[in-house]
Amino acid sequence: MVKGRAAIKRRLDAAAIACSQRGSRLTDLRRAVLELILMAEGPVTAYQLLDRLKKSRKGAAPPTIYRALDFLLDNELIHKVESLSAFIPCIDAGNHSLSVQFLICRRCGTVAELEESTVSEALERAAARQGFRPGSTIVEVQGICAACSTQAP
Amino acid sequence: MVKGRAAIKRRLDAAAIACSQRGSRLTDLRRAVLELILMAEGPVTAYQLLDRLKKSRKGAAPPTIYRALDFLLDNELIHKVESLSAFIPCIDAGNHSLSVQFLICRRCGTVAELEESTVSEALERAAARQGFRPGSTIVEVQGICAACSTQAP
DNA sequence: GTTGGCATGATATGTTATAACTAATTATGG
DNA sequence: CCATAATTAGTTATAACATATCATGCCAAC
Repeated sequence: MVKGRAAIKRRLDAAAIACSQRGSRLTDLRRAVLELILMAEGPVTAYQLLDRLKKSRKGAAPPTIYRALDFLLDNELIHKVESLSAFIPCIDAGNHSLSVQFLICRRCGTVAELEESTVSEALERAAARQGFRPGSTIVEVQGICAACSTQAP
Repeated sequence: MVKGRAAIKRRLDAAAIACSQRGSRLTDLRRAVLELILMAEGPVTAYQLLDRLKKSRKGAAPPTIYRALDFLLDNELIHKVESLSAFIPCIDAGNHSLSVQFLICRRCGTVAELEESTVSEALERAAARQGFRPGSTIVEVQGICAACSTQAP
């Protein structure tokens, strides 16, 4: 979630530039979906995005959304949180963060994105010890965030 | 996947004892589902289990399977591999392995279960640094296993 | 201006998971 | 033993998530 129309516009413009540098195009549709993800108050599911997109695109259907999401994932503009089947913006798109960790609050639903080399390196060593050549990894921790810990039960 | 009828029977009997010690019951249905998971050649999905279960239980429906799976998960007899939406036996049921890691081979589909304290501890420290109180965690690595690495492309 | 590649539209269907209600079975207290 | 509560399982329906397939449009390069 990103606050402020101006901040969102900056992110969208930066994304368009990053895409063109990679030889891909941030089309109107893809830009609209990314905007919805940036505006969301936390992780959003594909069908939530579909409902919201329909307000501006009458013919939108599941493939409309899933194709845009695939593009945004490939271009490292968003992340998928597997355990929620939901999507969030990359904290720092452009910095290709190959190995990230998510802290998912059960109480308030917010997802914090970490990039801890201690974790990813421990995991790489463990995999190497098994002769396993790692590709992508999923690291998601469910729990209670700091803000919610200090609140009334 | 567990080889041999005798080994499977031993695992099932051990599971029944472990359950009764916890005050839960490994009923016929739950035992049948666990047996299917032990017999499977790798991770199996809920609906694959449903198809197989139907051969002995004509009325089986999705809730039949999902309730049994929930029970087996609660009693730490199986694991869910989130990124496959599939289920595998616990390597060592009884040893409550709170924090495990899975190495998932893209080629052959096998899933290796690790219990690396270096990984789980790095993750706990990272979470603690954010004031985050962790509950359950998912750590899944997709890649190519040792056996597949040494094979022809 | 035609060709070829990418993007989108449109329809249908596949896959995973749960809700809600009923019936059967099993434990438990008197 | 019997009544009753609690747990387990059966049944139907549907929610939620994701992809296949084929048609159409758009634009750029030749």
